[in-house]
Amino acid sequence: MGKCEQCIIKQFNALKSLSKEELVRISGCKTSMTVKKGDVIFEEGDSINGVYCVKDGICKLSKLSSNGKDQIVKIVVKGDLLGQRSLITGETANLQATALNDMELCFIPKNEIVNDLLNNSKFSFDVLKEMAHDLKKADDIIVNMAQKTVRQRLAETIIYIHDNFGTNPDGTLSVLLSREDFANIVGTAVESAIRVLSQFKKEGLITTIGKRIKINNVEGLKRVE
Amino acid sequence: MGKCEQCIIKQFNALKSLSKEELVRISGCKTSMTVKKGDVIFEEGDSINGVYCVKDGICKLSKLSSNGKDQIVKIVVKGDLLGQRSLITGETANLQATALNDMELCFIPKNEIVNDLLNNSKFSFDVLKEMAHDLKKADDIIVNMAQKTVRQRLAETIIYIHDNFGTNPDGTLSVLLSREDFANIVGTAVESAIRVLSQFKKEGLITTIGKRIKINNVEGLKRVE
DNA sequence: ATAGATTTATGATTTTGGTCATATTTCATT
DNA sequence: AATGAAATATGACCAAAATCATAAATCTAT
Repeated sequence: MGKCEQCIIKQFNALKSLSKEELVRISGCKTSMTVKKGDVIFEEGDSINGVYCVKDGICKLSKLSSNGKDQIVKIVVKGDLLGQRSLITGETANLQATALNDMELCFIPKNEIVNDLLNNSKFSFDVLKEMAHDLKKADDIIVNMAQKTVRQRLAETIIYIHDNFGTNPDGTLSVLLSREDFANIVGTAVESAIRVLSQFKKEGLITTIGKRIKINNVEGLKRVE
Repeated sequence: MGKCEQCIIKQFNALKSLSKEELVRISGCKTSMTVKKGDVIFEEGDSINGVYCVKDGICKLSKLSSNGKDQIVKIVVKGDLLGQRSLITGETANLQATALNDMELCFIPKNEIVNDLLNNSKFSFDVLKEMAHDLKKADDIIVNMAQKTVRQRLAETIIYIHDNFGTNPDGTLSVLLSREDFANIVGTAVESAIRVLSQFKKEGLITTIGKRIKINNVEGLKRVE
């Protein structure tokens, strides 16, 4: 099992603000785990009792709506933490976390980290910053959901994934999402998402290679009305 | 000018975690101000350089969308803080704050409070909790925006305002919003919001007295499909 | 009190997107 | 390689909501 203080992943999240001693202590009580594509890491209502540090892989955070659809709220990737919000409020999970591909996670129990939050103000300020950033993003998504068309939201989603998670050597988006996932990010029906993607293809904005998507014309996508 | 350490308002927000000494210091550098209904307290892109503590009145936090509509993201009332998010990330405001009625505010400069965030971990943990709560609410709004109808969202908005901000003696919602404000919370056209309200009236779920709204049948509103 | 402006209200029409049906393609498993 | 299941794709139709037009009510300022 790897050591937190040597783990490169810690650089990408608030754990970087912990001292070497704190990291050594956490290292001693963390548990590493792997989850397979499609596995649910936690679901709404679960008491998580800790945070997960994503060492590898990608997962989606979603919430089941009363109409039976699963709205995706955030994509979490290597380097991110998972479950901080519940840790802080002490509430059960508000969202479900589902692996989008095979993942490697470290689980840090609540007790270990809550003390650091209360005693290491640099750490808690850093968590605060991440939370503030998430809140800004969430506000922006609300505005988009409320005011933009499915076409615009889908175009923006493709660009977002491209810009934040990168591409494979062939130029396709490195995060492979099903059409249903796209629909659940955008908040639309699967058929509508597919239809809009077909439209984008016809307009030369994207190419699809199987279910993979490649952007041909970023500027065009940004201009989608 | 009132003293922070004696201000009843501090009980309702994270300022309650500050020591008497910290509050006395802040008291010495805060500025009280009043803003009139309709006044913009800050707009998107402004450097706020501090936080506002709402002593009286109500304001909306909104963001202008590219389609020209102003999406309301949150209603802020007496006791809440305003501008914490920007304070923490050091970014300019992501949202515009507009007074919905005459307000009394205290402005606390950034310098004063950032030190407390870094040194008083109880305070920063408390701010963290509020932010985590806001984030949960924002996630829930995303799901509602994406998956529910205008009818459902408007019904929920009326219930939300009723439950959180209370009613006048005559039973009408104490927060008086224009039909346009309702439309901008729900994320719909003004005409659609008005139409749905008329529908609710016909169904006996609400009564309107001028622009004021009174709930007649909470259970019915909750059951709106 | 009155004119003008703003807000609320309602109807007609169009657009967007959802639902249902049905192919077609892709993928996993034997 | 063959088969069945799941995902992708497309058409037809329907429902929800946007837009445009216009009227009625309410508010504001002289």
